[in-house]
Amino acid sequence: MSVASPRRSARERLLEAADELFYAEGVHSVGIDRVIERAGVAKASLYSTFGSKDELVRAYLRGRHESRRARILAGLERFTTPRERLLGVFDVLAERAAQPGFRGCAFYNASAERDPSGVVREEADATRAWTRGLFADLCREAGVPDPEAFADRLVVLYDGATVGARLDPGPRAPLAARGIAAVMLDAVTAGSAP
Amino acid sequence: MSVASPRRSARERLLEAADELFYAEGVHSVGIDRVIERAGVAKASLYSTFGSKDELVRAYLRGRHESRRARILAGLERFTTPRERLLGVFDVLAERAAQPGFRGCAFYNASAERDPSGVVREEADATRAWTRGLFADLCREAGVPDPEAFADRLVVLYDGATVGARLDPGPRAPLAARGIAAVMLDAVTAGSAP
DNA sequence: CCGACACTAGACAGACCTGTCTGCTAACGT
DNA sequence: ACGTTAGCAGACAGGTCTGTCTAGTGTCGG
Repeated sequence: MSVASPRRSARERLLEAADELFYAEGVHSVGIDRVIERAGVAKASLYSTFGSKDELVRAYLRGRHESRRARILAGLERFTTPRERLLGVFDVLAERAAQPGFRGCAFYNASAERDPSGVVREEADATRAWTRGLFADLCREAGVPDPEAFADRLVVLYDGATVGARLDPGPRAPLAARGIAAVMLDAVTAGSAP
Repeated sequence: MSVASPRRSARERLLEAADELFYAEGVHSVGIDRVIERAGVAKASLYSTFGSKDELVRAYLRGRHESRRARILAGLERFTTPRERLLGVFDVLAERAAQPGFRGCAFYNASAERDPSGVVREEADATRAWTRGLFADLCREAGVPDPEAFADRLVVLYDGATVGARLDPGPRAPLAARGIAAVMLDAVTAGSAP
């Protein structure tokens, strides 16, 4: 009946505002005041919901991890062979890097500046462990010998692709990484299944 | 005659202090006051020498570029064959990543946060162009076909190695990158000089 | 009707930020 | 002897930061 349709909770609006601002301008550069202004929320609500800016940052990073996870898993569904699925991780990254507003890895960006509480470090470790595990699983599916070691190399490629797309915008670095991964994959599976 | 030996200039001490603090804690997190305190310099001297914090940041990044350049070129002198020299860039990075206090790429770290003046972007672009040019030269020496394209791939590996060593400390990522580069190099030079 | 709850608006404290300004000291070249 | 240059010490202005606190509003279950 009132003008506004049933408004989302303060928590949701805060998370959305934090996601946009923190990713675009950096966790450190964006103050609480700008987050609550964009969210249309009172400062007291932020502190009663999250307790501190650190915990808001943690929630922001967890949301980034979750949406990244969902995007990658959904993006891989279109591929069928194990080889395509493995290389598809780089295809998904290339698509994302081609979109406007891409600013690289939220976790690395956040951990580039001081992190006294260790919140950023914790969340960055968690998301990196997930990425590495994903690559290791895909390696196993693809029949790569020593999948853990190969996953380490793929993580290097993935990191390089992300940084490259951040500093030289566009999908070139992810596509270069995809090409390297393909050569590596051929080299390592050539003898095992000719 | 006085207690102090002929002291280095305010500029030198400021640059040294800025280098240590900015690299360890981030350009944004470290305030002017801490820089001048560590340098033992008056605030007015900083502003008469550099004009603004932005220009101090620029000088810091240029110093980083110069010392990195010198370190790499000196480190490559021990290698003789073109192949070893190309892969040696990753050896030098691995050595550096193994040292305590390594915190990744000063340029990427600085550009992760807001950069309204564009100073960081300018210096980051310059140093990345140098790196890419170095790789291209080494590719030409090694007789790699299409050295520019191969240099692009090596930059991806180099970026990935740097990020990996930052977030998972130690020389593992640079050594993995070296391994990948070796495989790529073999794949691309196999047909040209068997 | 009433009490619990979620929320808003905004003042405030105390710290820290960049940048400017005033005054002072000392070495050095001419 | 004197002006220039380099530098030191520190107050100050005006802004932003996180986090706390007071006070009021509206809604909903019982």
